[in-house]
Amino acid sequence: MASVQRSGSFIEAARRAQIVDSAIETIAEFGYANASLARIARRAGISKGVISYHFAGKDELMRQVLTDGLDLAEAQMLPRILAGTTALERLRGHVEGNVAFVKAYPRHLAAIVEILANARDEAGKATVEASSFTGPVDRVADALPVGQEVGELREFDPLLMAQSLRGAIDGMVARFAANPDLDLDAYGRELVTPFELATRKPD
Amino acid sequence: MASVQRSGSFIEAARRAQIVDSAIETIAEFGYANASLARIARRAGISKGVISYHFAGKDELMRQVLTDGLDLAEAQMLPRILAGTTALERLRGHVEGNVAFVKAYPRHLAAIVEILANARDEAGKATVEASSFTGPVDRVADALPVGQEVGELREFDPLLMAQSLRGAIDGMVARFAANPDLDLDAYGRELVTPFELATRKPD
DNA sequence: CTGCACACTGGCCATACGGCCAAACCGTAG
DNA sequence: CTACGGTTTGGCCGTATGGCCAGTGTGCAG
Repeated sequence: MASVQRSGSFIEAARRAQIVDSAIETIAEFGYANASLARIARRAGISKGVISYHFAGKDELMRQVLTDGLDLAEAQMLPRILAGTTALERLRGHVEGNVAFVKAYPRHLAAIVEILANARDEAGKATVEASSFTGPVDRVADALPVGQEVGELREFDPLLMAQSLRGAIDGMVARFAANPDLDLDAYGRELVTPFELATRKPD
Repeated sequence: MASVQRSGSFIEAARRAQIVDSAIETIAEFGYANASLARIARRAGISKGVISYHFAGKDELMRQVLTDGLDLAEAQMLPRILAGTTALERLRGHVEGNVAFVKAYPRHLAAIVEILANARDEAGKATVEASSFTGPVDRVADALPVGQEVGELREFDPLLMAQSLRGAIDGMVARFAANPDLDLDAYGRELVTPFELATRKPD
């Protein structure tokens, strides 16, 4: 173990990252169905076999793209959510975190959406709840009851409310993917308002 | 022109309908990517060539599936929207119409979502706003300003509000596609409330 | 220098796809 | 009965995909 070719580390990690990046770009631009290994390899300027060498198969590559993207989204969202002290502030942080992620990593987002929409098991049935990550939903769903107990929020079904919010956010996300000129900040503001009005306890 | 084989009508229409139905079932069950002409034909109990005979190609078949599904959705939604007289009633009718369609034709819906999500031009870019039909969005967006002028609704951006509502509905739809046990009526009720609270003018 | 393990290339393979067609089928018209 | 047009079959074609492998390069260890 000396300087350059050190297997389990430098080259391996760098190549994998490069391939994942190329996959993200390719999926975002041409869609999941048109993102073949050949196209991904060509964009990366490498041979097709390199992908087979560093990844067990296309499945593992896609799984890596997905987890990388979700980690990135989590990193954008969590701080903004936890920054809030009240339930309403956290709800707003949740939306703003999504907006921030979409603005910062639009192609990562597009790749995530594409993969989730096309993720299926051998039989053919969808494996993941399309375009919604259960993590964020649960986090909002957990925050809402607290606000209700404190008396900050009115009574409603927290899970359904959280799913509705995620649905509205996913809608924004899908719309942005199809129309990059969308004013995300305005959209996010317009999106938060109804849920604030809907969840807060009227004075 | 006598009894049985009358070309431009009976067999032609019946076969096309049968093939479209088989395509809907196949897409709903296995996803767009796995819905090959061979699989669609096999499910319909016919030869692959029959599809080529009655449709110009896979594109035309998919377009037919899409328009059929959207027409069906329109038929479920329009009456419920127009039944309302106030903007809030129409907003509620819009959601209830969606719920009714999802409950009545879940597989049609799944096929619509799959096709829209995978619809791309030759270059590879998405052609339709993913999982949202501009028609319904426009209809809500048109109804909202009226309610604002009458003084029924408070001031907000009608288009963004309409898109947020559609996003929330699409979220419900996507969630139902992945989890058929979802209580759609409860979800719809929970979904309408925030937008009612958010749009109505506080007394 | 030699051996070796890692990294990579280029191409081959089996498979599946959409499109297409020659031939067969079949009810009706003449 | 024969001719005919609409309909269907089964199979063939070119293409693209994911996976795979024999061979090659390269830098370090011994």
